[in-house]
Amino acid sequence: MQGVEGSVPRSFAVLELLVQKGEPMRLSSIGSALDMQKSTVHRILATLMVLGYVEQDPKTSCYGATLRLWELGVQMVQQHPVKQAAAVYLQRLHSATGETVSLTLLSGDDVLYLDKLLSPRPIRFTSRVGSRAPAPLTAGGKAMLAYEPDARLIVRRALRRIEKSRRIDPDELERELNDVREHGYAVSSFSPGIVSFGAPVMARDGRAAAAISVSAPESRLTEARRADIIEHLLATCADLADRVGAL
Amino acid sequence: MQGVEGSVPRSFAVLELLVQKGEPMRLSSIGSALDMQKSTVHRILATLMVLGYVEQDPKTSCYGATLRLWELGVQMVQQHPVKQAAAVYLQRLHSATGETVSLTLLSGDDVLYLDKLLSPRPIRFTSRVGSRAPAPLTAGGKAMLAYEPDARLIVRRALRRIEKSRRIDPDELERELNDVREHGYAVSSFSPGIVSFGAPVMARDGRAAAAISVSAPESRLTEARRADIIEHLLATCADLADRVGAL
DNA sequence: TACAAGGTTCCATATAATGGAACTATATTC
DNA sequence: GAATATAGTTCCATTATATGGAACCTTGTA
Repeated sequence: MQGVEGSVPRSFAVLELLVQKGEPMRLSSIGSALDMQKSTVHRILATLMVLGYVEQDPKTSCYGATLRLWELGVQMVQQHPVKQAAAVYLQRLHSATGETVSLTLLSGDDVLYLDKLLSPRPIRFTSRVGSRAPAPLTAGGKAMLAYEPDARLIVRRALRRIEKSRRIDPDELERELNDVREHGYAVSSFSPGIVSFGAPVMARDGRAAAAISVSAPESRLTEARRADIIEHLLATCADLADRVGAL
Repeated sequence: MQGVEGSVPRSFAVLELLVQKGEPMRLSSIGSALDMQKSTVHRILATLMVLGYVEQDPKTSCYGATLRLWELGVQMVQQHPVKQAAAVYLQRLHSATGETVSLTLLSGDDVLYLDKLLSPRPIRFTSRVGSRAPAPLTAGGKAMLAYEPDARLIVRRALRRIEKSRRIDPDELERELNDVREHGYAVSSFSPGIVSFGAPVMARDGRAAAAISVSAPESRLTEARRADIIEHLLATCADLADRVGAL
């Protein structure tokens, strides 16, 4: 054990490990994975069991996370003001375009998918609700970065984490952020063959409270449809911004 | 401070309080709500901030839970074997009946809503995914209780928590559980005007791994439609049980 | 039966958590 | 604008809790 002190960080480390694994683990595996003493792990697990976050399979004596975290998380997200406010607007945009619509937040250097309405003609689309993607790679992320004071820093950090294969030119990105500020939307092709348009939901303080994006297969995109989608997207973001500003 | 010892239970108490509140709280409110010293609350919040579960609004200096819990929870539930296996069957049942379909688990004395497909003609329906309801009040709950060894105990505890207005006769319930074992499904009217049919997804050990229920407004239910729904429901549960048993 | 591997319990020690007080920042009132 | 009140933060000696090593069970295997 080096660096980690305190039972609270250790307890969360155990819990997060169990969630990540997705299946019950042996006490000893947890210990070796986190470099913790058997007795320490045992006591932490006992505490987490009392609190209802962990349970032990009586047969195998393996420990697994319960759905308690999920229950709390669902409560959390249902109360989220932006998500609540956005629901009806997302629905409308979804009907109007017939394409996949996403609501994202900026979280650290990432975009966090808060909500998503899948296209009725579903496309294999990687990002799921609750997952993350590096902000500079997504249309919604670029839309929000354009209004972040320290976008440069975020971009630098994010790009460092991205494999070189997806290399992005910082200067090119800078130009894109200017385009967002000028035209109000960003474009991206996160998955091959899929094009996304993203626009910010502006908050009072001049930053983006969230972003909405519409994703469609390139094959379905005529020039007219592009314009149509962008028009609907910008209108939706403007409406939602009014609504959010009034909160 | 009486009864609660250890920083881990205290930290979770703070986090759960923040989730429950749903909005950022003052440090002092947290302290008084949980009967904890200001300095203790402060240190716990500092730890939770480092871990990313809490953030502080720099303007108001209020503390609020982040979406970190939600991210973990979503990971948790997406990996859930029963939920994964059930998805396609729920979809089919939903298409076949055109009504609201729910997947529930037994959790303590409650039913936990794991998944739900809303009727296209949506009804105001109280229970949401991630929420709980006393098992003896729901069709799915009764379906599962019928195969629980200590159903009696669960029923007694659950009924104690229910307001008298919804009084349930334990003997009547006992008869219903017998009906479930005989006919394979339970009926309930949790919300007024709504009838639900629930059936267990049987596991290898003779207990129910989950339950599926179909809910419809009474007005839409002819005798023929009832029979049709129940038939589809039982077939779905049998199919899913095969699938789950094979895991 | 003996062995191995993992899980649980115990206990002296070290260390981290505690709560009170002092200090700072931010509103509110006079 | 000074004074007061309210809330947040920092500090520190004391105490209690967390720690890790070893001993002790339990279960499955050779």
